[in-house]
Amino acid sequence: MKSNEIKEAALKYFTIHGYEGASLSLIAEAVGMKKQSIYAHFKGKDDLFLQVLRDAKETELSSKLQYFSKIDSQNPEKDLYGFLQLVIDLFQKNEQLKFWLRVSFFPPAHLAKAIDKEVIDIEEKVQAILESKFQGWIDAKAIVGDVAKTPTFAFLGVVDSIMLELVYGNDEKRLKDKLEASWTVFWRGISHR
Amino acid sequence: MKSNEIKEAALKYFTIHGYEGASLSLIAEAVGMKKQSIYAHFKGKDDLFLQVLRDAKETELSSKLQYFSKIDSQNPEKDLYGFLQLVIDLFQKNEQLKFWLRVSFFPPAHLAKAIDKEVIDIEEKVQAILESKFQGWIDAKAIVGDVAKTPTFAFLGVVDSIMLELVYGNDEKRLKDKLEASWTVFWRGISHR
DNA sequence: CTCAATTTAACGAACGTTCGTCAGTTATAT
DNA sequence: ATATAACTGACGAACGTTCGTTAAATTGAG
Repeated sequence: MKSNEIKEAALKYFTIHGYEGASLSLIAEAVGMKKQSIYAHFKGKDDLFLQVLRDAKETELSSKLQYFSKIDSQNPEKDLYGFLQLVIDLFQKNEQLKFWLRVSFFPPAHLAKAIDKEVIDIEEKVQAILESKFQGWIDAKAIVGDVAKTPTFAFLGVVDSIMLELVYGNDEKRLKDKLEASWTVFWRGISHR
Repeated sequence: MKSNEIKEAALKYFTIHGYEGASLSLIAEAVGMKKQSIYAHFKGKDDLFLQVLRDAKETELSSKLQYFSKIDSQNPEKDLYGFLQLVIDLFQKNEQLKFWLRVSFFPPAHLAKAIDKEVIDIEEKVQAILESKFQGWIDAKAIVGDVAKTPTFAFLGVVDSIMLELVYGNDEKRLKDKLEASWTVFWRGISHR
């Protein structure tokens, strides 16, 4: 399907140059066609962008949900660190998470409303499932007793900081150092002893 | 000075719409002139952008350096939490930090090299001073013994996550919750007990 | 199985607009 | 009178989009 090739190229340009900086002519060129031909597959630039957005959302959401459904272990240390690894993997395996990060924080103004809806949707779901996991670990006394929201938000903060480091990109060593540091302090902050 | 008015308006548009999405005509209109008149003050769009960038860099750097020079206390809990408050204040008081965050992580491609240089410069300085502070606290046994890099990177992660929450913006309550959660866990993670 | 009818996907050409930039001119103020 | 800062006008280039056309692929009835 040619539509997927277009979306793939569009994802790349939107990620690197943003909505306004990405031109249909360059996207078309990347898949070997003229910009007018894009209109045989999409109603316009907005339509293309929103379809790319929804694909990226679905990929991210399903990846995370799948991870949480797979683990039912009583080992928060392994599960949480594994989640951080998952985020890193997702980020490096495809462009979609980077695209998602960019547009969720710096959306094109005229689509901000529509984007925000998707962002809030995915955010609430991940937060809810994470919070219930933490509640379970608290009840099992696997981590320190507290409101479940506290470790949840703190962990989401660690995820965010790792993603920022991934966006920043170039330095593999620095990423590893930051991950290790954030994880060490975070885990010490929620575990017993 | 009219140049400052132009830079002020440009900062706004660059922050909201990015480099490519910001137009000189709208910037000029915001200060009550035609876009061609901007060329009496700046050599072009790139020049305007880079001057805004350097202003933002200087504001951020001097604010942070000033904070660190003011505190010589032996109380890391107060000093570090105060730094987070400083970041929040900076973010809400002027647009420059938001602009800085946007362009440092999603720079216009043709200026990426120049931007990166400034970003790395500021980053190294803040990291260096922070690391020496942590080293002092470790030596004074005010926080748990470790390589100074670990709490430094972890703290920088907290700062990043708070800044992301600020960018995301709308929800004041959520910001407070996230700050409290990240700080609680972080402090527990580096303090004795 | 055939062949005409329809749909699909690409095209070139052009639309109106906006972009950043440059040149020349006028107004303001020292 | 000189310099600074605003203006008008215009430039080529690029933008997203629409149009009409063509060639290939798909469909459906005899």
